[in-house]
Amino acid sequence: MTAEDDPKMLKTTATSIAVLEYLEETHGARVSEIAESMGLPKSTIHGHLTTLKHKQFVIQEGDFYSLGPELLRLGNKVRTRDSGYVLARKFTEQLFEETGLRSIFAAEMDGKAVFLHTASGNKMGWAHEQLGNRLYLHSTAVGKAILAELPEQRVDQIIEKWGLPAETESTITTREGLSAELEEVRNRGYAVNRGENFRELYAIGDAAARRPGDVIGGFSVTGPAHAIVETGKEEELARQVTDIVREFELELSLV
Amino acid sequence: MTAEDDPKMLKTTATSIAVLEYLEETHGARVSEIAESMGLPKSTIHGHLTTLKHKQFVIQEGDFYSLGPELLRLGNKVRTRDSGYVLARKFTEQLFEETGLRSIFAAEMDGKAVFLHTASGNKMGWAHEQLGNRLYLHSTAVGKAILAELPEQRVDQIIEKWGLPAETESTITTREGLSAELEEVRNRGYAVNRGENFRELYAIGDAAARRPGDVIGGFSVTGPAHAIVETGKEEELARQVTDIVREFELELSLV
DNA sequence: AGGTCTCGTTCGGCCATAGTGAACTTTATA
DNA sequence: TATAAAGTTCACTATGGCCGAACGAGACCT
Repeated sequence: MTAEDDPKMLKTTATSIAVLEYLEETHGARVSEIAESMGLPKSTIHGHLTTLKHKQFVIQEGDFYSLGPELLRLGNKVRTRDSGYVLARKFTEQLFEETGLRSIFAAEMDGKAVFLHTASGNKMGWAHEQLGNRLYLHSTAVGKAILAELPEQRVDQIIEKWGLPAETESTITTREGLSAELEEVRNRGYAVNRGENFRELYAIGDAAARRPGDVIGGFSVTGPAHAIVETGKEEELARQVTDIVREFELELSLV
Repeated sequence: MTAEDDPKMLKTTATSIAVLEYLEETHGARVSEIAESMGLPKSTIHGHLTTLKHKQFVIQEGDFYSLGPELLRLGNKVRTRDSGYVLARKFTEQLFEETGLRSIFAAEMDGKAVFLHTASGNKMGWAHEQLGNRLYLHSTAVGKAILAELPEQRVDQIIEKWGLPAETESTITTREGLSAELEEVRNRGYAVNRGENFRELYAIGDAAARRPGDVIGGFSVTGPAHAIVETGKEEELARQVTDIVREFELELSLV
């Protein structure tokens, strides 16, 4: 989408990936369409698709191409790398069953929160669609919970890398504001996101560590503002979230 | 692994993918190790990693590289492409809860069965690890169930592409044998795998269609031989599987 | 501290090869 | 059957990926 002309990038690989990303956006496409959209000759695109098809990164049905199963296989390894990630699945579902709110488990990767598990009532759609998406740490409940357990130095690195961009008018955008918030999270024992990411969407999150200081990710529940801040609701939800984290950490220590 | 020197393949992209596949096998690695294993200079590998890192196909922690979240995001789109795939998740879990046996939902892609959902009692591991894996259609319960609903012509194409390799001594390896088996599947209403894929592993599967003739995938339950063939057990399990498929198809028609 | 080893990263030249446009084939449409 | 539109193949050329060597950063040892 945005023009990428960083130095030191392998153009061929970058183009192949751009093709994959195009197929993702469009839910599959044909050669000519891709070629036109990307401003490249059909023959070039054809070459990329042939290569990607060989590796099952794309599959071909007639003359229609879409993302292939090898991407699913590799992508899934990301969720399997840490045994804790795998274990987190059932706790995410349990959290949803108890609260009735959209529940997620996210891990910190490269300074962002990556959704590894989601559970929600919606039969269709969005829960699955978020997997692999990256959100900022400073504007989400899980993110702030994770940051609160990271050494200051690490927090600085992350801020230097990603900044503190405002996503709504409630987003924390200053280092001092964030420090104060993280201190509050530590005192309170859990993190709250009050529409800092999406307007009117509130969330409660807590981080989980393999052993003290070794954070592997965090859980959170998300809902419309009124569902979270209703009298007494926040404390009850917070207890449910932190209880799940405790149970998770206990079982994790036994693995 | 096996030497790939097909023509018409973009070497750069192929190498980048080989790096990804190496990182998958080793659960992450460092530059020198990859370079040595692949017989390429460090600088070359470095270039590939830099590019892949940029696109978040890999992430870097210190000087350790592993698969990145963008792979998870793209891979997940494979499970989201068809609304039926998404819907299948909860039925897969329901099937497991009812039978207590490992349950899967697989879709046919490019002549193979791709695991899109799995549910099993094991807290750890394997259920997740199979996602995205491809199995032959002729040696699995879901696969045979799917083949049984495909036009003969299509079956021929698939056999021509992948053959009928023997995976155990029970695998069906002839076109005539397969035709007879598929006919039996159609009469019986479900497919059975009697150690044709892994010795001593039996499975019962049934295919699901969006509308008659338009197969989108299939469900199956798998277990050790004795758990499936025990007196009367096969019929009971088969009923549970086919009931799930009916419910799934009903709900699918409403989407 | 100083020295050595290892590993990651940068750099410039060379030539393999990705990109290109045109020609060719196939499939769909009228 | 003719026409068009799409996919695929092909050979040429200049680009840019590959390589080896040099550089820099840590870790370890004495």
